[in-house]
Amino acid sequence: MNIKSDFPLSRRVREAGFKLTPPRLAVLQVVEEDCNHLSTSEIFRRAQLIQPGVGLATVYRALELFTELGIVRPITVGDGPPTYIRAEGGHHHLVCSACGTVIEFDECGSANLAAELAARYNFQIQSHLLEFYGLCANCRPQRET
Amino acid sequence: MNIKSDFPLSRRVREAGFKLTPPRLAVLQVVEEDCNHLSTSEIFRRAQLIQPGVGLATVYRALELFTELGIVRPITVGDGPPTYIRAEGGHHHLVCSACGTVIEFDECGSANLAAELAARYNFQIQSHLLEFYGLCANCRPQRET
DNA sequence: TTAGATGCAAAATTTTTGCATGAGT
DNA sequence: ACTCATGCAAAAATTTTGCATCTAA
Repeated sequence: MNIKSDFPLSRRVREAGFKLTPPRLAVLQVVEEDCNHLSTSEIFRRAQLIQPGVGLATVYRALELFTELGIVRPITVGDGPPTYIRAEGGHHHLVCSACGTVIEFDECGSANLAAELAARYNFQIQSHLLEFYGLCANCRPQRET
Repeated sequence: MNIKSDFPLSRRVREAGFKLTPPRLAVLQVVEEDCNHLSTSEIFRRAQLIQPGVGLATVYRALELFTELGIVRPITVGDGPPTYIRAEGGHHHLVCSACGTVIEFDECGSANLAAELAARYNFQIQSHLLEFYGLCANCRPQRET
């Protein structure tokens, strides 16, 4: 196995007591490089470029595991198929209900709220997702005059 | 057709130029009554109670339409199948990555941010979703001592 | 060495589509 | 009337599962 196996995400898998296998490393690498709304089949495709021969079922199993470990998380945007994003830090989307366009923005000022919720519910918060839904400029019904 | 056909959601469908058919009304009624994370098949089941004979394909088509109209929206929580929630107002979840438990909380103080984004991106915001991910009290790794 | 992971292929499930019929406007 | 929407059933796509084999620790 010649894939880098000690970058942060790998450690988390191993420290949680799971084996660091080539297929898992491949999926981790895909996620590490760019996991901005990748579908399962796209992740599968990319993982195969890194580790030819990896099976689709294994990718499903890896993504399920990584979801439980809080490394990625599935998200449904618009009416498309579920995709995965990194489950770390924040994700901030402005989503058009009509055309599905997604605009990303930076801050959401939720730090205070996070701390408060963590205390109130005895919850260890790792990440968050803030999405606003509505109509983008193009899809907004245009006035005739 | 003897189902109430002029409550707010129905109006939105008709005004958008679509026909108000019994299957659509049934799905709307399900959504109106309680659409807190219902899966497609659960919505199908409930719609059939209201309108026996509704087809599953029609429920899919209705949900797709209502998603575009901004009436509902699909959401993936934890590792479960996608479910639908009302796309109106706000939804605030605390989701445990490990066991999937969902805690709902009330406010998120996002009104100011919403207004700012609406202006900046020329976006008409209809609803929002704020989710925090992490580990609930039960799933938090316990210290041995 | 050994428990856990894999790939394959089959099964199960979910979602989409084609088309003749039916119904809302 | 006319167009859009429906139900059905088939097709397609997605996801899960069983199992013999293999391998990371």
